Amino acid sequence: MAEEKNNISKADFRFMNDALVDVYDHIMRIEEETLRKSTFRDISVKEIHLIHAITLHDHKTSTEVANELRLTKGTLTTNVKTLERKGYVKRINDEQDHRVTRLTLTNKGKLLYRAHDAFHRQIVKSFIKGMDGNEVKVIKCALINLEDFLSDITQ
Amino acid sequence: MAEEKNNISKADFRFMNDALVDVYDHIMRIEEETLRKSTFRDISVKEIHLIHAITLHDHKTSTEVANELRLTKGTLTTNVKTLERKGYVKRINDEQDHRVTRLTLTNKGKLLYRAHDAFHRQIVKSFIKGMDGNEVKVIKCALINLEDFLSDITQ
DNA sequence: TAAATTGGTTTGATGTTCAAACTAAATTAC
DNA sequence: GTAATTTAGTTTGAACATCAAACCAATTTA
Repeated sequence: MAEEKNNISKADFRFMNDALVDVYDHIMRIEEETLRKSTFRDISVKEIHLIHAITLHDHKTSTEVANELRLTKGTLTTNVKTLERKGYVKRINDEQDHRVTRLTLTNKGKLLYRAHDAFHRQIVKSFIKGMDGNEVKVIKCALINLEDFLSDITQ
Repeated sequence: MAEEKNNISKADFRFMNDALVDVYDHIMRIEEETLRKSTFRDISVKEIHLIHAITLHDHKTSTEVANELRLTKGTLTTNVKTLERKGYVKRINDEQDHRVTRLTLTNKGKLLYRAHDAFHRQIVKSFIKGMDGNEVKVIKCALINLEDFLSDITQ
């Protein structure tokens, strides 16, 4: 009640901090378990994040994807190689520039992408469950605050 | 405006999903960089999470901490060993039960714990920056929603 | 007191990552 | 227009985190 703006009670801090931390761990764990029990049991969470980065339609280059995921090019090469072996990803040789290889998902890869996306949609839906437009706005605002804060640190 | 309860627009989904994902990556990255530039440059993000789990005061057993972090006992043993070598953690032999070792932070470890906690406090503060008590309640509600949803999945 | 359980460590293997050396293609400079 | 430089991606060798399984020692149960 007597909460001051920009000043947060110890209890609120504890709650929000723990929630933010726990939620993330929890999501990762569920992603892992869900994958294990699905048709895609040969895929790890790290691998699905690579599949997500490759996306459905834009044929990004290896370097682009590596930068996005903040992996070295060497690491990306090996990761792509195993996903190619498992049948989720295809390399395409760029016609213009023969040095670059572009990455794309196979049908199996696209299927997995969509399943993963659906799971995330559920998460977001549950996040704002029962809220009206105004309340959703508050959540969005909080996320923008946080993104701004984080960007400021790194500038 | 014409937002229906429990139904989320494609744009809102995109925004929230990306924000949730990006925010987490970003926090990890900043934690890593901050550590690199600090007095604690010999500590990784994973190590700080172990230090956080050991906490300031309760002398948890190795098994307790392992379960909390969902690591095997073997993994915990090796992780604790390096943190002990680096001077952040101490083992204590339990007087009652001579099989158990309890974990505690050295002064250096406590210092790091507090620095890390302060960083998290900043994050939470920025998250609810400029919001009144009511708006904070909305955020808390969203986090509870999410936690419930995730718990339901695993039951 | 013998057998089973529990807490923790050690060991050997696997997976992820990196930095650095490398190859091939494209661009720039002379 | 060739030589030097840069760029895109791969390969290689090492480091680290993790796990499962075997193990040891202390405690509990039968």
